[in-house]
Amino acid sequence: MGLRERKKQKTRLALIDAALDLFLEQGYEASTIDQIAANVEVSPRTFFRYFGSKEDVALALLADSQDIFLAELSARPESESPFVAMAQAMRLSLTAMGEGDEADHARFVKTRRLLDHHPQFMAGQRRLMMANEQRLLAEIARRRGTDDLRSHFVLALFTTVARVGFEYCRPDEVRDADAMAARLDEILAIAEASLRPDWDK
Amino acid sequence: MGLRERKKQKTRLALIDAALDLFLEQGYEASTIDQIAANVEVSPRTFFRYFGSKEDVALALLADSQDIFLAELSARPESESPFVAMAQAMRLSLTAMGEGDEADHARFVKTRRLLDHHPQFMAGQRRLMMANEQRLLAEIARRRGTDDLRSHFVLALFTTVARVGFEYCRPDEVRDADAMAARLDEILAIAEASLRPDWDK
DNA sequence: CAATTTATGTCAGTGAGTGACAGATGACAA
DNA sequence: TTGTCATCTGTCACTCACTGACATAAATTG
Repeated sequence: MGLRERKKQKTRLALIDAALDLFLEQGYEASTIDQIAANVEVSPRTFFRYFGSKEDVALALLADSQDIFLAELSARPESESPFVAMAQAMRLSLTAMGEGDEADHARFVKTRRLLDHHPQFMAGQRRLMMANEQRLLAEIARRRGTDDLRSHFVLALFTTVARVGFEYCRPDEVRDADAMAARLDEILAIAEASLRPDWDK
Repeated sequence: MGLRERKKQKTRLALIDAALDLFLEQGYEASTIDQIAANVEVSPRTFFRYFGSKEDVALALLADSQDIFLAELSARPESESPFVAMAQAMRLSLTAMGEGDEADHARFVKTRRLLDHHPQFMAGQRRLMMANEQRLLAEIARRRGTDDLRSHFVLALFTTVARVGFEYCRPDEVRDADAMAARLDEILAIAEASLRPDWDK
């Protein structure tokens, strides 16, 4: 990897860090692109060459985790039903986020803190999910053997379960990857208890 | 109802109609607030006194239907389980939208056409849902007798099922209230077949 | 070192959204 | 009818997110 590429990665992470810090300190609305760019000593125009919008920089890590999730999903064995495969892939992608160096972990926790305190990002999270919806739907249909309304139901139920697992927490709860994995298991148990066997076949 | 109140209702509907027509004719992004306001012969500043944002005017009817849904829900008998009560309320609020005069119906169809062709509104629809989430959650917890993670699961599953029922359709399908009610019944049947009895008790 | 590609800064511009103030217009009582 | 009051509206000035165009600087490649 050349020097140019390394510089870009560094600038991207610096922009994310500066943005998360500003958002958490003085609020999302009160923070401007000019401030973020100034803190990284970069022109505001450059910010928009890295992120398509102000919201995108707040959701940058979430977008990354989506890619990891999709990679894990396609590596799941064929024997698993669609729902089980997605649940396992989500568990693995969560632990993958928990690894990495100190800075990575700090960014992850800051992102969770930001999303917890600003419900306005819910819509953005949903937008991210939707971007991968077609690929997920194709994977579900492939595993089920048919593409019908039930495939949509399976997908919707999974994204819903994942979302509830991430959102429902006491305010004072630590939101690191381990805590989220535990919460995910909790809601998956409820879903399993509510659904008939082979409902997603 | 006084003259002032009637004028406001008229202006509000005129703004919605002008906005929907412009959005459908030349696209959402290409339409400006100035154009909408000019077509109603009102200042752009006045537009923002009726709607908080450009997106709000596109979702205005959806926001109205949410209110109807909540009213129907609180009128449901105590004997119904949370999920059944919400499903019935949704059916009734859909038929309520189907009634009304010619202009009301036209607005409803235009809104559906707009949302079908512009996936960027999905996030906004989700934002609307969330605005009522607390009230729905309270109603579910009240009917179940406890407020725990399962209440969140019931709520999330219902909103998800409703969303899939509204979204999943062939592109050429007519999107009037009757067609949407039929689609809702279809997805509710799948949900019922997938879930164990008394899962939401 | 020279040629080419690519990232960045500067500049000018559009459009959404907001606060403040003044004037217009219904609502209401005498 | 008239005058007072509350409320709605238009105008103006402003902030900020976001974009296209062009010139410059820096990295890559030979």
